[in-house]
Amino acid sequence: MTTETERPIEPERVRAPNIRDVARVAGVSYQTVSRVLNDSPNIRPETLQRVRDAIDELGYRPNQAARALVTSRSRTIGVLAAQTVHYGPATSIQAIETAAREAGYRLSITNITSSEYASIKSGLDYLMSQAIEALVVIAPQVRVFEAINDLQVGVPFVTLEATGMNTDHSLWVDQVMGARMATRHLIELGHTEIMHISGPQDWIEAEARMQGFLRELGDADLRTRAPILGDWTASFGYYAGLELLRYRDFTAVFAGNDQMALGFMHACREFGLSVPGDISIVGFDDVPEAAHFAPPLTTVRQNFAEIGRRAIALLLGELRGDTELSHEPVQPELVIRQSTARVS
Amino acid sequence: MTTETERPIEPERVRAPNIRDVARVAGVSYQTVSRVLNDSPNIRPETLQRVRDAIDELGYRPNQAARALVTSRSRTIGVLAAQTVHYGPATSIQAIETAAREAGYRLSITNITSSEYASIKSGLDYLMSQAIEALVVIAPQVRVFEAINDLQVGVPFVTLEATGMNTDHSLWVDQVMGARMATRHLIELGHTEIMHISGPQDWIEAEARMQGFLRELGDADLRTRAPILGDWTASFGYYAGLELLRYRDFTAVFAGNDQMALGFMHACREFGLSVPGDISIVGFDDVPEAAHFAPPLTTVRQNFAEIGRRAIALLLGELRGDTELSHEPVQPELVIRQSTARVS
DNA sequence: GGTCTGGATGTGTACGGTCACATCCGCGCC
DNA sequence: GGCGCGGATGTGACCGTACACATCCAGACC
Repeated sequence: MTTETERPIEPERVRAPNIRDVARVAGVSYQTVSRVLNDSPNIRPETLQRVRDAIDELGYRPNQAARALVTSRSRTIGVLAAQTVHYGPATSIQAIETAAREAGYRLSITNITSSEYASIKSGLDYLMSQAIEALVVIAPQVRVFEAINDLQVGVPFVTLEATGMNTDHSLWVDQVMGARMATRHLIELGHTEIMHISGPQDWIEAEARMQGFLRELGDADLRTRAPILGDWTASFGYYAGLELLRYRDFTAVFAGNDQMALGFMHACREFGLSVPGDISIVGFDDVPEAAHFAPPLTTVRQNFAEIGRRAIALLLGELRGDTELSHEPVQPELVIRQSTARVS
Repeated sequence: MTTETERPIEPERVRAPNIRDVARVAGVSYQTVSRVLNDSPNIRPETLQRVRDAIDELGYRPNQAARALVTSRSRTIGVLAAQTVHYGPATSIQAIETAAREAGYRLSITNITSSEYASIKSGLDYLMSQAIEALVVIAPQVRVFEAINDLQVGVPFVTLEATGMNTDHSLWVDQVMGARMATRHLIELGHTEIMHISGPQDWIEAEARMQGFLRELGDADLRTRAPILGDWTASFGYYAGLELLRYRDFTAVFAGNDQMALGFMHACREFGLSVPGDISIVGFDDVPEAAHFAPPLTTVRQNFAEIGRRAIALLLGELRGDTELSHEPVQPELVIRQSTARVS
């Protein structure tokens, strides 16, 4: 215990100061201290100052456990997340954390490692054991909603990055629109044979992007082909590319995210194919690295931080009892770089 | 409130069941229930079963706030993090979360957005207000240690990814060694003019990698030149490349992380330079995408998940009072791909 | 058969806050 | 001058749990 030897002067503080200690020092009742802590009006300025001085003097910190016990409010927002190592979820979480902290809430984050029901349920269970007051679901999978119902979570929740199919609880980026924009861009460049490498089927956003893709193709009366179901990783994009390029019966690819697009471009290089000369590629997300891929990737940008902030705003509003909250979707944006070109 | 209308049958539960409710249903005293919850021995199997049944029947969940209040143990581990959107920290955090959860701890994560003292202090303050029992510092910056001392954090803490300069509290990847491996690899390929693009100077790991780089050059009696101080981003690597390649008085680059290496390779393309034909590049971290860069990046792999796990193991050991814990560094590993070649 | 022993279980209290309610006091009003 | 009023402050109870201690009881032992 280096800390002990470094400052042996200070007496061992057996117990942290509590509200009554503060009251004693300030010469008021503990209730008055409590009032100060809770910004209650009707305190004489002089008294207020005395209490504040006492708090500083003792280095008093309110005991959150005690407060939570008596108010039965944990001041905790739960986050059920998947793939937190990815740029999108990670960015949203960071924004959520900041917004929550500013509002006096703390976060409890848990990762689900598989999309199996048991895993989701166990994650939710963990969060509920902490008496969360609200729930944010990031990168939602279809089964999450079942679990939320089954476990009677019973707190306000929002879902990020979903499709809007559950508008009551989702704060959504219009993924369908984003996918349409990407697809339309390729169509406008003259591509008629477009491949889609999708995310895992049980991911709502993967599904949404696929829908957008298919609808846009349909609107243009183009032939649709079965999308490839991937797993979001660059490696998948690579191996899928190795497979698909053996036939090369397409001139453009819309990848479900930037990582898979990266892997696919890698495969193109191995086949000696030029991007965008031979194959055009569009990604999704606009991770910061996408601008530096070879070639810089045309992709669909999502404002992950904005989504995170709005999620918290929405939940806090609901906790406060506000009704009529804005659920309008966040609009994605097509970022055209150098991985797409007019079909030759 | 859709939830309300969806299942209106259930009566409004005014109060969650507590330990006494369980006791009443099970026909035992509340203390017996408490014993069951805490796995105390000396309970008649029959009684045990009755209590468990009652718990299930009522859907009882222990109130963590009450428990924390009486035991004065928050069962919370604080995480002070920076750059959580990056692969390394994000991976470590995920591992930490899993390990902590398995051990019955929850995590409280806070991000510091700037490396200023005030920001660090405010982050620590936030964590302390939650009565954390231990602290993990991720991606540490020099000033963090000052803050930890100033605020008398007073709980066990470990630092991830540091240099070993503070071996008491750091669980370190041998960054110096990793940097030496990268540099030596370039030297062995015949490079004598090697550039280093470092991370921000106030990051301990950036400093460590720079040290390793300089020492290895020194050992080989090669000319050292001032490293460029970057900010970890791909964009920085790109713009640094645009600048440096105008002179091109080097044949190899050791980048402080994979992102900056990516940006640098982008700059090389713009100059019409081949990697590794004209310039060899080594990164650091081995993010999953690195294998699919153009060309696939030679880099130094760190086992971020392992670090995270060991951090928790270390802290839990200390909380339990174990002494003599292993602080041996995690060894990084050089992953040779196609961005490095013998000097021509 | 009384005493000792230890396993199984029950009772009182404390943890640190907040809430509802009580009290005190000075002021304006009839 | 007694009364009502409202601002400022104090008192008691309670939130749900764990710990220390007390109690009960059956079996071993002399």
